[in-house]
Amino acid sequence: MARARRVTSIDVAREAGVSQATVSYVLNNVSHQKIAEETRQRVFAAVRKLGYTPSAAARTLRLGRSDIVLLLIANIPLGSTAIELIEHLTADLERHGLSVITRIESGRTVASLWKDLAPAAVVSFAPLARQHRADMRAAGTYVVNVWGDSDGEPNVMAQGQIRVGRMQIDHLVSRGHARVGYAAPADARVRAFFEPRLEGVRQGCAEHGLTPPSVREVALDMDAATAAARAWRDEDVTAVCAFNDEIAIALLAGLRAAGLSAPGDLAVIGVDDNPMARFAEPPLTTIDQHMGAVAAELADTVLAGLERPDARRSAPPESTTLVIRRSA
Amino acid sequence: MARARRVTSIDVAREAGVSQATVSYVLNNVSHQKIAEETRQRVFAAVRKLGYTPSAAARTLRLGRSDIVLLLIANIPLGSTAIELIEHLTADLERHGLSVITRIESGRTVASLWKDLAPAAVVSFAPLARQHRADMRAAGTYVVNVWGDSDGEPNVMAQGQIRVGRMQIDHLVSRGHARVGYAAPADARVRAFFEPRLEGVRQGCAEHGLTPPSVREVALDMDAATAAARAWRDEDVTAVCAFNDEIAIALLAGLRAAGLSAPGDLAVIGVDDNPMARFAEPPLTTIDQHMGAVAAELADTVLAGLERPDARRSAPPESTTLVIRRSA
DNA sequence: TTGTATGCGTTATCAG
DNA sequence: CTGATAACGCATACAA
Repeated sequence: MARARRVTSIDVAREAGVSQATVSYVLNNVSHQKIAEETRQRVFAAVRKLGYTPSAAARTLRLGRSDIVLLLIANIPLGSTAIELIEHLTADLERHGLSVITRIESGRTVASLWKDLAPAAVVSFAPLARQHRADMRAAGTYVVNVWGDSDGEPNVMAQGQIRVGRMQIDHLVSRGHARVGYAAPADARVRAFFEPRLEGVRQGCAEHGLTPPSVREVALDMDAATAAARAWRDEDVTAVCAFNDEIAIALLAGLRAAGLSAPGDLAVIGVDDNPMARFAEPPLTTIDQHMGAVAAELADTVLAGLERPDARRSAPPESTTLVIRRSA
Repeated sequence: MARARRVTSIDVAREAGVSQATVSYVLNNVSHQKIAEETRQRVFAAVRKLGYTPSAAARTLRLGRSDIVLLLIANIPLGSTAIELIEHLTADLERHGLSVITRIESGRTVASLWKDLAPAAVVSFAPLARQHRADMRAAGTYVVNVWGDSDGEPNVMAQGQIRVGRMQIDHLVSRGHARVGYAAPADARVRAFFEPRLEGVRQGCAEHGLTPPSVREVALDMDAATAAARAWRDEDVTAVCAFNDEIAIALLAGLRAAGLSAPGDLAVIGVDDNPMARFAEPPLTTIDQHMGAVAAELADTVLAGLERPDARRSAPPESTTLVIRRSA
């Protein structure tokens, strides 16, 4: 039993009683070709009737470019926040005929994957060698960098992350704190988010007339967390902005181990509203980012970069909320 | 300045002084064509010199099938464990010329993505409609189901997860517990792991002559966790196997809220060795799964399914460890 | 406004 | 081993 032959545009043409070229014109509504409305409808009807789906491989071969958006993600845990972002981004771009595909990266093999897929765009939440970026761009791929900005390349998400840091410090100041610390991640792979968040805290300190935050790296182990808690305490820091909820939770555990408590001895505020945040001792105050809005902004960047006419140009909606629990 | 033309197999043939067909034979080492070793080397040299990469689009168009393995993932948070699994699987299959690509799914658009990519195999950690599976298989895609098994389709990872449940109960029994509970996830999306783990606990109970576990769903909120803790306590359960560390941590918080403590009033054991586990109060005893081994097994399944000659057939190494802390 | 013809880069077949 | 040639399915310049 022969495997069912694929439905091609030729089949559609035959069914609609037009030429294959016409089918192509209609389906890609080519601007410099006027097609009679009645013909268009016949083509669409035939497409539906036969269940025609264009062959991506053939399109790619012909155009030298696929309709894929390659999402590169560093090999870090993806919390519900990150998953939500990816999900929204996927849905948003899908709506514009782009297929989002994700690659969890260690780093080396991206180049070959890129060549294989010939994606329309690459959105990178992972370090991407300058040379690779250059190659991709030279070949016409639109590259969006959401990693760091040390390499002379702006991080498109930096603004939002700066706002997150601002919200943390603003809340602490509103609670009367004047000397704050910043709990930085030990994992360099999250630099892309760490740097702008810290920058936001710094800006906030400057604006409120406070001395800059005392930055300490807090590794995810009990000893490190305890030591950090004591050190901040010793320099009269009364509140700490943590890079994220995991570090905040570690710090709370460190406080307990040091015989201190939050928010009395040291107030702690996180970022993400991790599902575990409410179970911390005490329950963790944190910043929640609404990924729908963040994703919409990112999707827009991509569409604009691909020069799609349908990129929105509206101001992004507010995308972060303060979740007050007990730790700050 | 014209965009650099692509290097094709014809270029390689010219460079190596052979015919294009020969290049194809060499590169795909076709069995029914004997090629002189010296010729082969010339071809490889030319490939390297010109930096030739076959066009995946053309290959796919011709063969009707790409070298891509599509990894479907449900839209649940991916902890470090899951990320590690994906990373290892990617690396393992890459070594065999297969490109792993991930799609975070809400569910509907898989079909079109599948048609677009024409993947060699689909590995699904997400629900996949029976009809879709059938379509894919009919078209020659090898489908691996790692989701549930309610649909008459075995879950290839079930055995390993059963072992995980066994380890939980074995540890509790070794600590003298005789009446145990099971903390089930409220999120149905993790059924694929939940069911076999619970099954493992049940088997263990049967084998040790205990009554089956008292199963309760524990949602990730304080009230639910507190209520569950009290309920188990009331039925003289002395220890609980939690589906994963998140639920275990929630339960520990619930115990505290109910004025109880672990392991005295109720011992708790989780699964995953989540980074937060050591910061729980008390630090959480849990089962750590070594994803390198799990991934290797999965990669093997895929290779065997694709009838690659290079699929290993060795027994998988031990892939789980008990991490004893204080909660059980 | 529609149809014809060509090429994108492979793989595969077949006669030498 | 080579050389020639036919698909694979689509988009597009050009002819009608």
